Parts: sequence; C-alpha cells; structure tokens
Amino acid sequence: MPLIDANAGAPLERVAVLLPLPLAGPYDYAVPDDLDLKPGELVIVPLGGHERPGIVWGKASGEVAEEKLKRVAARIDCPPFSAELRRFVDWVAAYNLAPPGAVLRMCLSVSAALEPPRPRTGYRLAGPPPARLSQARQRVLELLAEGPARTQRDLMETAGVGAGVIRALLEAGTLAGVPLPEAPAFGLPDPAHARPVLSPSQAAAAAEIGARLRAGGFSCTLIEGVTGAGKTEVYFEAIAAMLALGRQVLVLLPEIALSAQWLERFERRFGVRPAEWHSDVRQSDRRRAWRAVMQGSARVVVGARSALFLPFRDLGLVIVDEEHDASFKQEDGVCYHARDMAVVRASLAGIPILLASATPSLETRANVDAGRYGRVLLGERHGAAPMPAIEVTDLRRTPPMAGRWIAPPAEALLRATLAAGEQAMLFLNRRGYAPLTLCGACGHRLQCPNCTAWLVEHRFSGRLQCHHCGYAAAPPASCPACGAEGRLKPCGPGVERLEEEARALFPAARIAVMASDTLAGPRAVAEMVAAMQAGEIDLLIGTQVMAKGHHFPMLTLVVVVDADLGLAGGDLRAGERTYQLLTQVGGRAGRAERPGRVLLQSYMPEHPVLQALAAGDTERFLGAEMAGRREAGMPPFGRLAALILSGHDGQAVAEAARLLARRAPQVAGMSVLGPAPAPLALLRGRHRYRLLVKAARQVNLQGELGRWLAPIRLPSSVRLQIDIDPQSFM
DNA sequence: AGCACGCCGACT
DNA sequence: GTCGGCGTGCTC
Repeated sequence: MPLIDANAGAPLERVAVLLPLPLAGPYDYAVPDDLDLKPGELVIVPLGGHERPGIVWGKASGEVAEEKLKRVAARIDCPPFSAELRRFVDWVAAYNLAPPGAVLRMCLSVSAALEPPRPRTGYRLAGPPPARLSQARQRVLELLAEGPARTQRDLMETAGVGAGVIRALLEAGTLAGVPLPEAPAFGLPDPAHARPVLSPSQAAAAAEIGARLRAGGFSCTLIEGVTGAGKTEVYFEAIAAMLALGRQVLVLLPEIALSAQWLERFERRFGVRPAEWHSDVRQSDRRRAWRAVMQGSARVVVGARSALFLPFRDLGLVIVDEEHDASFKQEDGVCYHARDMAVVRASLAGIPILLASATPSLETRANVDAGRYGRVLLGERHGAAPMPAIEVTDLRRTPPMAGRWIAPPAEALLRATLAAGEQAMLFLNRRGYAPLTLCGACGHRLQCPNCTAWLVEHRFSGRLQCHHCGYAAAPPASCPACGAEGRLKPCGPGVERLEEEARALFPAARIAVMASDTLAGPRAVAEMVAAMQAGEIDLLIGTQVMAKGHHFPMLTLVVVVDADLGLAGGDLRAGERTYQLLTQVGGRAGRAERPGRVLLQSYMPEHPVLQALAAGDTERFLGAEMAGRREAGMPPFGRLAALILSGHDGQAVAEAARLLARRAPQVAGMSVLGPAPAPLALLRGRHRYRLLVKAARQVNLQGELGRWLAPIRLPSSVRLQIDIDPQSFM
C-alpha cells in the first residue's frame, strides 16, 4: 500500500497497535488524517495481506521505516480497552515471558464478536411431510409439531440428526426458515432475590468480608472452610454487595464439572443465570457473552481460567473458588497461573479479590501468614454433620486377591453400606481399564510411539490410548516384540477395571462410572450427579471429576482405592496434591444427617500425608510440608522457572540444552539445575530436555532469564518454552 | 494466526 | 519428470 498523500513530506502520524498474535511487540501504523486514535481503541489494520483487529497500545516506536508503514484501516465502534486491562496484558506478558500479543489474543478470543451480530435463522413446519418419512425426519417433525421455530444446531442436537436431514426437509418444502429475534441479553441478577439465612459462622465471615469490600481498593482475602461449611453462600453475599453497587463480578472456577450445580445455586440466589465462559460454551453464546461483558450488561461472569482475560467494562470484584486447584495453571501456549494472575488483575484494577478453598495452597497460606492476604475461617460443617471418620487400611496386611484391588476390609464396608441402602463411592484417579499392558512371554510393554508413556487400555472405547498425545491404536492380538499370541495382559487398575471387579462382587448393586472420557460433557456430568442424588445409583466409581463439590446426602462411604498414587513420584507438590484430593474426596461422605466414613487403601500407611489425614491433623501435615519447602528454598519460599527445550532431533535438543546451561548467569541466590531429560522425555514425537531455575524471592527472576536467554540463538528446529512457577513437573 | 517459500515421497 | 506434505520464517 503506497502512502502517497496530499500532505506528503509532513511526517506521518503513527500509533503502536497490538495485534492478537504472538509477535514480539506492538506494530507501528500510520494514522489517517480523519482518525483521532486514543489508547485502548479497537482498530482494523492490514497485516500480511489481511485485515485484522488490534488495539491501539500507545506511542509508536518510530523504529519502522516509512516505506514499510501501513495505515490503520478503520476504527471499530465499541468501548475501548481500559488502561487497567492494557496494563494487565503487559504485566502478564512480562511476568510469564510471553509475547504481549499472545496475551491479548486471550482477551480477543472471539474475533467475530467485533462484527455486527449475524441474523439467526430458525426452522418451522411449513408444508406437508415428505413422501419418504424416515425415523430421523420423523423426529424433527415431532419436535417442531408443537413449539416455536428452532435453530439448525438445536434441531440437530435435540433430534439427533445430521445437517442433511434438515436440508432435505427444507428442499421438500416441509420446513421453512424464519428469522429469529436476537438472543436475549443477560438478566440482571437481583441481590435481594432470595437472601439466605446464614449460619452464625457464615454471617460473621460475610460481615468481615463486607467490611473489607467497603474499605475500597485492592485487598485479597482467603475464605477457608471445610467442605460443606458454606463458602459459596459467603461469597454470594460479596457478589450481592457488588451488584448493589452496579459493578461487575468475575467468578473463576476450576472446571465446568462444578458449574451445572453452581449455576443452579446462583440462579436460586439471584434469580437469573450468570454469563458463562468456558471451553464448552458454543461460539454464538461466547460472542454474546463477550459483547455483554465489554458493554457491562453481563454483571456476573462465571468461567474457567480464560475468563480472566475478558474485557470487563467495570470489574468490581474477582472470586477464585477452589483456589488450590491445579487446573488454574495453563501449561500450553501462554503459561500462566490464573489464580495468581487474578490477584494481579485485581491489584492493577484496585479492587478486592476473594480466594475460597477447603484446602488452600501452600502459596496462599504463606501469603496469609505474611499478612499480605486476609483470611476468614468458616468453622462448622453446614447442617452440623460431623467430619467423616478417615481410616487407613494397610494393604500389606490385608492385600486384595491377585488381579483385584478392593481389599477385604473395603469389601466388607461396601457390602454393609449397600445392604443398609446407602450409597458408596470408589475413588481411583486412573482412567481406562489398565494403565499398562505387558507381554507375559517376553516382558515387552506397550508404549506410545510419540511419548515416554505407557498405552492405557480403554475397553469402553476398545482402544489403547496415550493420555499425553491422543495416540490411539487397536489392541494387537500378538506381542509386537516377540509375536507371542494371547500373552498380552493388562496390569494395574483403571476405573473401568474397578467397575468389572465391583460388578462381580456386588451383582445386585446399581453401579455407574464417572470419568472425564466416559462422560460426554458437563451435561452428562450433571445427569449423573442428579441420578446419584436421586438415589438411582448405589455405587459410583470415578476419577477426580467426581471429587468436586457435589452434594450427595445418601453417600456414607468413600473408598480411596489407591491412596498412594501421587505420593511416590518426586514431584514437589505430590504430598500437597494428594492431601487436597483426599480431603476433598473425604468431604463427599456423610454431608447430611448420616455420618460418613472414608477408607484409604495404602501400602505405606505410615506416610505423613496419610497419617495426618487419618488423624484429621491438617496443621501437622502443613507444618511439616512448609518446613520442608523453606529448607529447600522451594515455593512459596523461593521461586522456580522451568525451561523446556523440545524438538524432533533429540541430539540437537540435548546440545541446545547444554548450551543454555553453559551460558547460565552467575547470580547470587539463583541456581540452574539440569539439563535433564524432561519427565516425559518424548512427548508428541518431540524430544524434551528441561532446565530448572531456582531463585530466592528477592531475585528478579524474569529479568535474569531475559538477560540470559535474549542473546542466545538456538537452532530453529529447537523450541524453548518457559514456564514460570511450574506446577507440574511433567 | 495465516500465508508463502522450500526441500523430499507417490503419482499423471 | 511434477504435485503436495508440513517445517520455517515473516508480517508494521
């Protein structure tokens, strides 16, 4: 695009525009005379032969030659990005060593939201049925016989038909398209809709939080209380207070599994559903939500970690529920910890943030201890149900039979529970049938060709699957190494195998399996939760998807099949994670008038985590864990960054890793460990090496990393990924 | 993110 | 002999 103007010769006015792409920084553009652009405004700019949306980020760098400069094509008529949001994007980028444009992309994740809404088409009956009335066609006609016009997607999903069926009916004149009105805006949550009666402890907590909110400005408060203590009711009061002020509220939840129930609770309290934001929200709703958030008409947004980057018009409060949950850490693309970044966003916006958990992370506890965060404690379990009794059973003394995983003590308890007409749960954090398949003749183990991981047998889908890269294959009839036929045998349990065992032990029981891959989505989770609550299931077998805050009044026994899982590895947080998970699972049992029991099966019952659980002694466990971390200079007392090098050529990756290590800076209070093959040394066909940077809190970790890495030219075939505050060591 | 440029396998 | 695979590099 040549830049020949009437006023050629005069220096072109320029602006910096940040594009939602992983570019090194904002790009300079020329500003047409008829545009007056202010920072934060949305614009359309040309880039590489295309037009893209971007945000005016500030003053141009001026480093780009005038011949290269292109001009801003247009300004988009919508509210500008606030200075807070722009500072937040820059902050997140700088902290996580990510390109700012990659962070911006998370804010602009629905580009279609910038265009005017597309008219929606609905379909209604308009003529006689077609000559050939297949079952699929019949279902569509039945759906439309009574009731309003429906969208094609709605028809396809509800009637379970393909797009072809609808197209054919349309061509036959049986259906006709009609324009549908625009999807309704989000309702206004009413803080006074259904005020709950709070327990004294809840009321005290709500009052304390209310005082902090009224104080104004940034504050971070931990709401700590055991499962069932009513943390949600307490932060709902904070939401009500913020709604009364007319400001927006963001609630971050770990996963959608929680949200069906959460949404119902919200609706009961405030009379309308909040705006939702997570991977399961479909494109059209996403668009609607994004616009409503930007315009300020969506007052409460509940979402997964990515909701943190929504362009709120007037955010007044952030809440992070289950703040300890590992899923707040984003591990691919831009690495960030949504809980920590949420605290930053609140701090930059000068607003309060609440963190809620029954088992707060050590990081958050350390912040409370240091006085940086406030804390309110919720004492008793709601409805005064006692905490479940937690027992550890020693599998070395009473082992299960070979090829079985439910040991005699657990079997006896399960039998008694089912006989009493109560519900039980078997918890095993392993999907599939068996985590490993090996050849009985030669000992060969079936491994993923792309990853350092065993293939997991799934009988439900009839495949061998890699849980890291998605590789799937049919189970071979003979050993791929020695050719022996019929000698491949499954080793170890997954929930599917546990189901098989449970069905053999308790043939009369109604048994259901709950795992992320056996459930089609949040709706399926909600259905199974409802069936459990309705007493239609006697024994629920599941992975951690069921360890979340569901309320099962008739559940009185939880058996943790392998309480040692997660304790064995060398992971920094293994103990903490296991403790949190087991506490949560334990929290499922006996929440109503019936006392609950939890049985932990273990081969190392003397382990401090299990001992502390059995004793109900949280403080002892945490004290030991904190002391260990402090001594080792590990988080929260020190800081970590992981550098992961990956590439198809293992040799080149190893060499690059050694080069980085050699050039590591000598900085007091900082050390570089490695390189070592990453725990998954081969992932998705890429060889991986890892360096771990450990630094004292006072070290400017990002600054040191930047100075170290910037001048190093790695071979283009080797990719470097930086993970600040790594959580998983895989 | 797109898209163009650039080197190695199965085809008219 | 070409068509096309995706690995790599660039976009103000």
